[in-house]
Amino acid sequence: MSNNNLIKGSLQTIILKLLEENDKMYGYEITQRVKELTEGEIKITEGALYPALHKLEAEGMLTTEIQQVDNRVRKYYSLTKDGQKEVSAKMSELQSFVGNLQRILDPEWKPGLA
Amino acid sequence: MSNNNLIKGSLQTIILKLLEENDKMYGYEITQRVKELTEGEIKITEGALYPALHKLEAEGMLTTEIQQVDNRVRKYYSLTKDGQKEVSAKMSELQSFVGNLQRILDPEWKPGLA
DNA sequence: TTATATACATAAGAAAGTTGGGTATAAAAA
DNA sequence: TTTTTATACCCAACTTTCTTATGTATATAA
Repeated sequence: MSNNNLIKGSLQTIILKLLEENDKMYGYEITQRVKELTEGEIKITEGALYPALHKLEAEGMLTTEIQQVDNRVRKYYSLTKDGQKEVSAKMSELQSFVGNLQRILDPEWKPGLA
Repeated sequence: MSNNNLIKGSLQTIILKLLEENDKMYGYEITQRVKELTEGEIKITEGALYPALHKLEAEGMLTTEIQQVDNRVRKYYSLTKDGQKEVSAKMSELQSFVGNLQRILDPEWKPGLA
């Protein structure tokens, strides 16, 4: 990520969630998707992404499949069954954390009221 | 923080924001306030808190003042002028980060719609 | 008398990033 | 034609920030 010392810990969730929505993605594609969705505000660095992908694969959350496209190698990742379960877990963890953050930082804040 | 490896870097923002609202707080008080506000869901560990306070002080964001209360020492922290500026900076950083997270994780999400 | 609460602090280690490097192909710009 | 940019993968050194464990000290509750 760039310009953000925040995020540590949410990268895994981002990867898993994108793969839940897209079924199959390769590393470079993930960086571009995130850049797109955030209008360039979050840039996932390769030094963060690839180790995270390898770790998730080692933990059995992802499987890989290599494809040749235009003489270039692409490594596609998809969710395993464990990975599918993990998406929900990580998502609710993150959502409850963000909710708690709001309660700390914005005393006016109530869930569901913008 | 406990049970939450999420969003490293938000502890500083939490400290600064609480001090903006309360003018003057001591370490233990901060841990209790956060526990209160999140109904026990976020527990700031002392191993995280005290180094963070010392760092913010070293950076000139906070000043300290020691008080004796019931034979116990309390170290009160307050914002410096630089600290006051930093609160706004950190808050908008964090808010924009959370917004970007929503854009990635919840494609339906629009700002201001719950 | 022992555990819990209050109140500070440090230190070893883990986790997860950044930064900077490397390899390789293809297309666009200088 | 050479260099830069884009695509596509990877690793290693380092830094930051947290967890876990420990230590000191007083006061209160079990």
